[in-house]
Amino acid sequence: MRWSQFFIPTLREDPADAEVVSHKLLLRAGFIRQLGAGIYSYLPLAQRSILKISEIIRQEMNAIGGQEFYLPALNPAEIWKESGRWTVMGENMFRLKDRKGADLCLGMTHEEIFTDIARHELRSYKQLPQVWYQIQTKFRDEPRPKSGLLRVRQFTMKDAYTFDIDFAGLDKAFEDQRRAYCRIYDRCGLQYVIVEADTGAMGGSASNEFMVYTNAGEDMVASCPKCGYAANLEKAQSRIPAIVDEDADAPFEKFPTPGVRTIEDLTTFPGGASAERQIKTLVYVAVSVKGKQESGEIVLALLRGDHPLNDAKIASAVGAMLRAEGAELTQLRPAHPEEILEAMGANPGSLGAVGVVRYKTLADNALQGRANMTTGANVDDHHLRGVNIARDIKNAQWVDLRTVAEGEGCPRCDGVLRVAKALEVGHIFKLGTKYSVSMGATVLNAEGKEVPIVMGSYGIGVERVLASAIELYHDDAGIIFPITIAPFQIVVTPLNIKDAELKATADRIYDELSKAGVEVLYDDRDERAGVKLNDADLVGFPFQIRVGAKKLKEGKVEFYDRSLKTSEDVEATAAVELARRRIDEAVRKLNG
RNA sequence: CGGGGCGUGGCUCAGCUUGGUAGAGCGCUCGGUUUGGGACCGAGAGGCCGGGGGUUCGAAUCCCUCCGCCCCGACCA
Repeated sequence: MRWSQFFIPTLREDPADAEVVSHKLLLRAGFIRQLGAGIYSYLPLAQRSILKISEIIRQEMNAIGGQEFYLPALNPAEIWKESGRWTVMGENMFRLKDRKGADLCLGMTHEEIFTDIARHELRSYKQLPQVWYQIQTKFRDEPRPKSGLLRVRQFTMKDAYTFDIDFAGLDKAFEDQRRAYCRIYDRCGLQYVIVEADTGAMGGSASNEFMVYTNAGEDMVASCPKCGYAANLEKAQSRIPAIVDEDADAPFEKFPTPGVRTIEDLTTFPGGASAERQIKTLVYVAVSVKGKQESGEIVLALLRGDHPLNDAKIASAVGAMLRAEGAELTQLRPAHPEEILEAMGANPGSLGAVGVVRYKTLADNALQGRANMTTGANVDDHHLRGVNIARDIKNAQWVDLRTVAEGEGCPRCDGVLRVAKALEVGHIFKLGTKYSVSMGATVLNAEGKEVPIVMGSYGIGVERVLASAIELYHDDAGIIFPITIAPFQIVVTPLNIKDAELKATADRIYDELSKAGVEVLYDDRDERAGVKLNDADLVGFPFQIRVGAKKLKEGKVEFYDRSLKTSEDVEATAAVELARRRIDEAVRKLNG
């Protein structure tokens, strides 16, 4: 491929709209252009990289028995209504109507559609297990697209689904996928960590996320350097020192606290209490659907005064309680001040759960066994002290609600947790029978009994692999691609195309590399050396062969390694051989 | 959705406060010189100043409104 005819619109300056490194570099190096918020056109360089990533994914999926499908992105509403996610997905789903007025949507993921095929076609346990996947475009009406390709409204996802007769089969399928994912990210050259994760809207029993540590990420991962424990902050637990409370049996008493509104206020108020001796009472509104009926209810969350609530944890706890009642949580939000006053009889700052029995009440585990605590009295400007939780707040359900913090103890060993930003590049779920039950996907087992298929779901964000590689591997000059996902493996650069000797040598090297099957780009542009070298660094080709006048006089050309930033002079006649060897080594190193 | 910012040749931006009919650098075209890290000289092309409405003799500039984009908080590959 000749650069002069290949479309690589590089930019000298950083585009004004780009903030994160991968976004800036993808734009500057001519990989992508923006069409709208969270909507990008992939130019030839990006498309080449994406195809290479897809091919790695495809090979590894096939290697564990995966069968590639291609399902519609345009879905009728009915199937989403059947699983209940027409409402659960809420605003995140793009919806449209056809000319007859029928509801349609653009697929955000494909559990429903694959399950639909499964329920129609799979009849017997003898047909299981099945491993089905596709690499396809997904649409999500993100509330806030951002960071270039990291968070967009249209993207490519590899989504796989497994169908097994029982949970043992699911465990194996999950493990197969997990290993395949490791191979995929290894081959793409990514450094990643596998973490325990929250299942969110997907449902199911267990899930692992594949995370790349980067400040451009939007998740927080807690990890223990000592034992390897790692979990998304939405799920992470920690050890904290136990607190011994005195006078546990003393009765509680109400006392006036004029002007006290916050935990902080109460710590300095005479007769108040330190934050870890306070109970923080948060009021939420949970909206759920049961059958066709939508309803809202007040839910209380109780935490130790100095502990921050974790939104994902409370959502998952409330979701579980509602599910036990046959309802599905659709929205959980902090109550408005008017709602709080109406529900509690007092304003924020004086709230408490003592004596409140008509609302679902969730108490964080860290409060278990605590006594002699101070909390709001549900009377403005009054608090209660001497509260014994087991005695005075009887209807509380114990759950994990608090967000763990850096420096707290590892839940698995005596190590200390660290917390760092990370980007989710893959997520694997054990779905269990959630979709097979709601959608009636069953098979007959060996005993002739009809049983729901046990499912798993496994996703990879293809563009995120590209973008996170750039986040991970770049320098001031540009991208430094892992060779397996680079758009080209090497660029051949005659430093002055008008010099006939340089051109002849470069032509020859290019021809030989092409014939050898190397993915080579030939920079035949009539540009100054500086322009060409800067562009080559920016685009991030793993290797460069530079053909310049001075060295060619001695019969030599320069072989440059982008990641090591080292160059070596080689005989022009030996350059192709050296390049082939280096490329081979680099590829083999990643492919393992 | 809430909060903040921005919208002017292809790109990065100035001009707007204090209305008078649009500028710079880069890029692009042509000619010449140059050729190992984004060169230089000369000549050019290129702009419904995001859309609509209003105020005014006159609006990129002031007012209203809509749209789009970016960033910070609730979602996810």
